[in-house]
Amino acid sequence: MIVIDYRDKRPLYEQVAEKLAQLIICGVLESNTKLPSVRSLALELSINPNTIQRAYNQLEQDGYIYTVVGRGNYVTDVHEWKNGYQNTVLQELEEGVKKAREAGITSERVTALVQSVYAAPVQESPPPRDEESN
Amino acid sequence: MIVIDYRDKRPLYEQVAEKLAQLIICGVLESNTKLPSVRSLALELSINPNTIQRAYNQLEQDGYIYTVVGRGNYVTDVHEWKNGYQNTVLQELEEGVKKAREAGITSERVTALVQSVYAAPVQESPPPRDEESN
DNA sequence: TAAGTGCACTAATCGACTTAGTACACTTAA
DNA sequence: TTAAGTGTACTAAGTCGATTAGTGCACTTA
Repeated sequence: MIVIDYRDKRPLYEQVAEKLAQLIICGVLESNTKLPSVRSLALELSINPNTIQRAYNQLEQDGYIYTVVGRGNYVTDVHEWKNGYQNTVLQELEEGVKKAREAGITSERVTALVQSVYAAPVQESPPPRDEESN
Repeated sequence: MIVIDYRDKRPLYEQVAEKLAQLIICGVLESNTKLPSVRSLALELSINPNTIQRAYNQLEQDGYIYTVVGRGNYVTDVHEWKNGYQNTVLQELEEGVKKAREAGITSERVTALVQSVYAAPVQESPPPRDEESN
C-alpha cells in the first residue's frame, strides 16, 4: 500500500502521512474505512510503531482521520474533512487580512487582489475534491 | 543602545535584529542614519562580529536597512521600507487567496471575510508608522 | 598605504527533531 | 475473566541543522 523512499530527506512519519493523505484525497480510502493498525503497518514497512503513530497523529490533526482508542484509526467523513480544511484556510486568510490592515493597506486594494486571483484562469493542482460548492 | 538578555532563549542575532528594528520603527534611528559597524557593535555587546553581521543581513532582507560594502549599514528611507513591507504582506495574502480558491471557497465568502475584518474596531498594536495612507 | 568596512569560509558546539524501545490503558470477543 | 489487538505515554539514543566563533579576504576612503 505504501512504499518508503529512503532517498527522501524528509522524516519517515511525514512521508507516511503524506502518502496516506493522498490515498484519502483521491478516494482510494473511502470515508470511515479502517486504516491498518500502527503495529501492522509498522511491521509491513519495517519501521517502529511509534513512527506510524506519529504519522497518524499528524493526519488526525489535519482532519484526515479520527482515532478510537482500543479500536483503531478511521478515515474522516468527506464533508467533515472539507469543512475543516476550509475553516483552516479561512483562519489563515483572516490573519493575513488583519496584517494587511495593520500595514495601512486599504480594503479596496485587498478586494482588488481577491478579484484578480479569482479572475485568473485555473491552472495546475486542482482542489483535492470539489464536486459540490457549498 | 542595545542590551542583550541571556535569559531569552532566542538566538542572539534575532534579539539584536529585533531591537534595532524597534529603534528604526519608533523613529529613534532616522532614515539614512549610519548604524554602528559590525565590529564596533560586536565589541560593545561582547559577541562575535559574525552574529551582528547576521542580524544586519536579517534587517536588510526585511528592508529595514541597506548595505554599502566598505562603507557600512544605513537605515532605509521610510517610504521605501513601507512599500517593501506592504508588498510582502500583499504577496503573502495572494498566496492565501489562491489557497482558498483551490479549496473551493467562493470569492463572495472571501470578500465577506475581508469586509468583516476591516469593519471591526481597531485594537492593540497599531501599525508601525502610518501618517499617510498611500 | 593604512584603517575601517562588509563578506565568505570553516569549525565547534549545542539543541531540537527523529526514531526506537518499552510498558501501560483501553476495547473486543471468546 | 482472559487474551489478543488496539492506541498512547515515557524515556533514550542518534542524527542533523542552527547558532556562534575564528580567520582571512575584498572593498572604500582618507
